[in-house]
Amino acid sequence: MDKTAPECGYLFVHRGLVDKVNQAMPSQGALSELADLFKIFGDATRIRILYVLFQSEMCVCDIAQLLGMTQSAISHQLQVLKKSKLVTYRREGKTVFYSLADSHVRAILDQGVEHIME
Amino acid sequence: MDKTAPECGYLFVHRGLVDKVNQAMPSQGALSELADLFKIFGDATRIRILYVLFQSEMCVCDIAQLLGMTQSAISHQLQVLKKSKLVTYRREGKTVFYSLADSHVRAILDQGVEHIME
DNA sequence: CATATAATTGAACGATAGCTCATGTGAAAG
DNA sequence: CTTTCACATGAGCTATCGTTCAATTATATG
Repeated sequence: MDKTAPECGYLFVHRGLVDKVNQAMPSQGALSELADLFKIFGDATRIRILYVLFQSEMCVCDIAQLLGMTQSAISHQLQVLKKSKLVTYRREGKTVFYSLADSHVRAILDQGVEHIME
Repeated sequence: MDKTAPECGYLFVHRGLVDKVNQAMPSQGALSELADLFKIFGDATRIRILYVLFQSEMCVCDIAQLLGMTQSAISHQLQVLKKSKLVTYRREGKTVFYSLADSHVRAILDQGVEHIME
């Protein structure tokens, strides 16, 4: 992290800029959390799961069926989504129903869609 | 993609739901683009670069110095950001200045920050 | 108890990502 | 033309990711 970087001679001209950057920059921990959050959205399967849950809570088996994937694959991804607090679950007998846990999910995805649409 | 998924017997009860899901679901291509976009934000180094560029356009060397990383590492990431149209560049002699190319970048990151703050 | 069903979990495997290091490129100066 | 500086690029290495497969847990039922 502290590799000796070269000096091209531009930065030192604007001393105030360095302070401004450091002030605006999120903390190490926040940056890590931010990256981890966006990593969650960086997979088409997880995005599809979220779009399914936009419509209704649903059990693992039904999500798998809807997306044409194995229960195992979906379950693994649901654990990822659960660990990052984006979904919750509720047990009913043998069945486990998953649903969205965070209202920001929609907003984040919508921003992404807006960008894609150009 | 078309693995035989089991039937737990919930989904068939709500035939209309399947249609609603399929209607709301982005196309294959859009999903792929969406995932690729969020993948860009799924790395702390790239997020830091973007936060730097929020303050000002900047040359590769200065970004490297500010973030305490090698020119090569930064250049590689800038190519990623450039390929996804999130940054642009302008050449001035030997120096190349990078700057933000898309106003959505801020909005997307802000949504992420909002989620992190809980 | 044994069996069946829904879901979870862990190991393994191929694919991808980010960094380093060495090399190549493009522009300015001698 | 040669050198120098800022940057780009490609190969290689390690780490991480997403899926599959097999085994396990949890709940319900006979």
